[in-house]
Amino acid sequence: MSENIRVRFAPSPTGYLHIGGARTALFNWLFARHNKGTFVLRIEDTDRERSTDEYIEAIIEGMKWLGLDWDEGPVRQTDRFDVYKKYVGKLLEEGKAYYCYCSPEELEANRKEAMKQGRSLKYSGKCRGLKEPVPGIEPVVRFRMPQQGSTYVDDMVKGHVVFENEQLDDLIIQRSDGTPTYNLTVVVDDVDMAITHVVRGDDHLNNTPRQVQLYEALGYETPKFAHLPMILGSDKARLSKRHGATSVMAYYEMGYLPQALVNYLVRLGWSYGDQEVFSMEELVQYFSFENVGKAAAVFNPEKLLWLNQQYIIQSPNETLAEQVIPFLEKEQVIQAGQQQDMKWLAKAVGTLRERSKTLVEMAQSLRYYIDEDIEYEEKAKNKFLKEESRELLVELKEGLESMSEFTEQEIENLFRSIAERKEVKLGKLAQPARVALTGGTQSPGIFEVLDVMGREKTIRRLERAIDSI
RNA sequence: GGUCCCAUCGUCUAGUGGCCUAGGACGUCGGCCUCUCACGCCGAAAACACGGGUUCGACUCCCGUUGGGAUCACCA
Repeated sequence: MSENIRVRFAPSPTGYLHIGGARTALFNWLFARHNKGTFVLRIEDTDRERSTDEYIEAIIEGMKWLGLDWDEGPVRQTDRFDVYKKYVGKLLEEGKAYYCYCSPEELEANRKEAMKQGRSLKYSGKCRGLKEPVPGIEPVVRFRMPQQGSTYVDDMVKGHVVFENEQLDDLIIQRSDGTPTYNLTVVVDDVDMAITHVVRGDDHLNNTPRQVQLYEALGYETPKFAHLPMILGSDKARLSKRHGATSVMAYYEMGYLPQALVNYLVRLGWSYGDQEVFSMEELVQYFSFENVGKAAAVFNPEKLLWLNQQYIIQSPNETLAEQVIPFLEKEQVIQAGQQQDMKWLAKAVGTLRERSKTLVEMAQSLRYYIDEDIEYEEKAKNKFLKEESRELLVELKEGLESMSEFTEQEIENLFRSIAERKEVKLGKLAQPARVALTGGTQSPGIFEVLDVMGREKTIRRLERAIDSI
């Protein structure tokens, strides 16, 4: 690969960081890191009506959470209006751009008419040859698009794409209020920032020939392009809110690990043989546009959930304990800011790791270890906390009281010896105990549960269960 | 409608002319393990959109059809 690769992620702050944008950012980041290049964050906020500082913050927050760090920026386009002005002036001077006095209403009417007649919706070129300004109207500036020949786009994922120039219309590069538009700013900035590879969604593919013409008019070499296929919802329409959560941070709130989301996103469109689970290091090492597919991909929440569980299973207990705390606070299992016994929490988390698909689930399960009082599930209570289990629970309680060492192994020995003595299967004792301790019929292994819960709390709960029978 | 892109199991994908009796993963179904639930393990069903070429030979190359998507703003 060539030296000094420079890429950018250029979101428009008109919304939070969503799944599609995150994947674009991720592919840029991976390409930069793989090639030891530079990753620039640029905020495309020329639409002052819809851009907000809150969204800029939200995008940054999302990228940080995913672990996508950038080397330069964030650069805001609104800080660079004088630069764009200069380039527009240059194009105007060289006759490569011209003033257009057509009103938005007029243009809209033309488009409607063209649509009705089934023609292309291209601008008529009415003001192309105008020599004198039209008084009383603040004009826009249009780029004089070549009308002969073809424009070639050599794309790293789509291959060679050809556009006939006669299909391209004279796009507006400066609004009547003097602000520049996207197609101009994107080219100027990519030139100014020495971007070598433009990696973005393939919804931009149709804009690319126009931008290529702009590069040429400005006298610059075009960068390489990589247009990534879209992410679709289950109905194959472009992914949107009605398909469920699309905000990256919504996945944080639902208890997903950032690495799991990254891993899932990268596999939408990219593959490395049959491998499904990747570390960040592997991703950086293996990433290449050669393995990026051309077809749009459907977002599949079930597979993401599975991956999240895989990452939870692989995570060290101590890390998970740290990560689950905000969720314990949110579920009001613990109080915010309260000091925690992290060693104990890590142990508790260890018993839940293999049965939690998200941190939210984990926090909810942790409740029965932490709360002083538990609620019995109605069905569980009726089935297991009844007369025939009473004596077993009493025996268990007494056994625990007289146990010298309260260890998982000793607990197991006690359970088994009671079951044997009473000539019942282990489950006859374990299930009532489980309900007594956790309130439900599903939990980690009963010996671990006792071990984590500790002798005092265990005995208190057994007493309460016995009394309730 | 014009232009552009795309097309392998329900979904994500492997496959770059013979290795394909089309592989893996999620999900689904069945089984094993077992104190419950999970995890794990074993197994099953499940796809090359269609039609023409090219070739000794096409999932792979070409053309067309069909289907899907994107785009056509003084948004980005």
